[in-house]
Amino acid sequence: MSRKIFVSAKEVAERAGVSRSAVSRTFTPGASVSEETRRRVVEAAEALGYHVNHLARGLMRDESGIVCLIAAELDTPYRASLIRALTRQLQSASKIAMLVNTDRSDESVGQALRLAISYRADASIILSGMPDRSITDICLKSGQRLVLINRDEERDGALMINLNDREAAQRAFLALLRAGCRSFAFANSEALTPSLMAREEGFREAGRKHGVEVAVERFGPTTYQSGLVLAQRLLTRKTRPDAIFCANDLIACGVMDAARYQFKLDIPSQLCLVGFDDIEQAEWSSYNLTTFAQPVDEIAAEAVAWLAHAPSQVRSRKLAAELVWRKSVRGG
Amino acid sequence: MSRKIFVSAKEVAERAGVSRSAVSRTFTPGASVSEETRRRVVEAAEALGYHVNHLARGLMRDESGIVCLIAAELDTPYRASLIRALTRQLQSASKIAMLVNTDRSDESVGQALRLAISYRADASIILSGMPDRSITDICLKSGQRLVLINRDEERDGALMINLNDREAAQRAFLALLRAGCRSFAFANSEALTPSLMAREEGFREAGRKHGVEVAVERFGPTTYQSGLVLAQRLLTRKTRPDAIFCANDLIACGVMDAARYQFKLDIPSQLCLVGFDDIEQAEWSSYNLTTFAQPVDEIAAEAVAWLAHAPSQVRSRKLAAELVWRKSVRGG
DNA sequence: GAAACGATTGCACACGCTTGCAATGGCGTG
DNA sequence: CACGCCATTGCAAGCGTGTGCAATCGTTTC
Repeated sequence: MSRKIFVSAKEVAERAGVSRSAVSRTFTPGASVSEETRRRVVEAAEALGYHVNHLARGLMRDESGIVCLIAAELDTPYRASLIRALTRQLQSASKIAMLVNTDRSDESVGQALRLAISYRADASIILSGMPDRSITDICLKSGQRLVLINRDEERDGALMINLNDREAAQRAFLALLRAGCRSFAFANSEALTPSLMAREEGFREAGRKHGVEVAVERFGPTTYQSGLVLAQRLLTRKTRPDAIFCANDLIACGVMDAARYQFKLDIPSQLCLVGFDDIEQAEWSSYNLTTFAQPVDEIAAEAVAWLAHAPSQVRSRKLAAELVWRKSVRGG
Repeated sequence: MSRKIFVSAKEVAERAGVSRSAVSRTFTPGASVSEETRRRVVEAAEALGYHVNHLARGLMRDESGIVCLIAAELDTPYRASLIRALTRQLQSASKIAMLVNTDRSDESVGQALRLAISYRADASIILSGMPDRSITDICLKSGQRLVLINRDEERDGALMINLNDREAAQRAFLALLRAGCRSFAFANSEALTPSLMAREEGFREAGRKHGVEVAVERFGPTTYQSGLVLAQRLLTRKTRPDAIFCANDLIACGVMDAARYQFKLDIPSQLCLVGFDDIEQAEWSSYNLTTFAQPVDEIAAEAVAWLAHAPSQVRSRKLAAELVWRKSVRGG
């Protein structure tokens, strides 16, 4: 195990013939250094390959510049694009993302938060799961920012970013109704996360409002494969649905493929589908899925703005998922 | 900007009625502490919500536990799954991933490496682009490990993980030949990364060996949309190819969709396709793509093993991408 | 020419932690 | 009982920074 040998400010100072403070000030925006010394310091630093030690700087300033991203299944299209947006915008705000992969259990999210504290992260952004209050309290008490994306539970002092899932679901119902559909179904996973449940309830509620019964089926994780199974179950019902609102696009793709290849149904003439997320695949010719677009960039922007600027009193932001019309619903 | 107020070892020591060293030793595996003091320390730490400051610890030990992942377009299916595998395995090895999003330019990769140095990362793993030698030299001289995945350029002291792209391409040619195809084409992007070029050259070479001319078309980034354009160009040639090997699965999906919906071709009876990566969508019923599987878990395992264990003399690892037979090639 | 001022610089301490070293005390052995 | 051994513990130095404070120096103003 070869010890590391990074070059320190002291060495740069010696080489440049100045004090160590001068070096420090050279790399501290707004500090008082003459043009001459700055030049010499920069030159020496360049020659030696010096880089300010952010660990030590973080220790002093109590501000590491690290933001911890906590998520499960981060290879899922939607989550991957959100992570991309977040890392990009964090970098623009001179912060750096630390990525923690959880296994969806709340306990592992707690573990991740402890890690964030250990690294004195400036903030943590939770995309999956919901940890124990005892741990989030430590975060907040320590002055660490906390952003919850699509979580429902309240945490004093945290920023909660949510979508208008319920309204979107009602909008989906109306779109399907106007397309002439008669028999409605909702295809959900068993994950039961707050946003998925809000979509289910919103859709059911819209059905009730129009005096229509909505068939609901729940199965497995929120994946394409679950979509196959869900289609199997829904399309073999006594009254076959001609409209299915899917909890997300992955499920929708699965449902669509099963409907087409297994049940030989034409989309949208025999079956209309609406998804959620607007993942890249929704746009592919094979699917052409009408769906709600997650405003990933806006979500990321809200999160980054909140933790980069002064801690405003805003506690909760509700963003809108817009309906993207494609070809899986008649009309449009 | 409310100052952070994390609890320090000193406070824990006071509450537990021991010295600050005792606290430190309690949280340092293998250090000498009596059962009694450990108990009291742990209790006090629990009550106060204390967590060891990894910044300070890293400062002392010259080992931050941070590993820097450098990649572009990290919402791409293949890259997202690689990142997932890497973060998981890093966490198992008690390391933590720092994610840097580059814009593919080598300069931005260099910037990312500087960041890695600033945070005194134990290692950097480069998935995209190739930075200037001057910067990698600083990394290596500083004792920072460097892993290059699917890069070709040599860097003394770095671990290079590569795939058998060339051989895979030849294997693809043989498979298509045995399927009875007569006119071969390769659909590439303009990215010209080493692995994509190796696939193209391997395929061409196999063609030469069998006295067959291989049509090659290059366009745009490595995406589904490029696949649409590439199909447009290839399938309007004088002699229409009946076999296309695609630089990766995204392109293959695009080619397939264009072939089906625009040119009304049946797959695989009129056109055989082979992709590369085995992204999740390759398995979806709409595509059923015969493709080469990236051994993501093995890649991640190699990388993590190398930087967690003693720095073995291994400089380069070549892993095999296995052909996954599905339905986009006749026979199989 | 003296005084006042502002820009620049170095010193020294603090940040929270690890660890070598020496001191302490309990214990077994001769 | 004297001795040595070992486990435990506290002290203090040091890791690489940022920054308040005082000192220095050049310039401007009266």
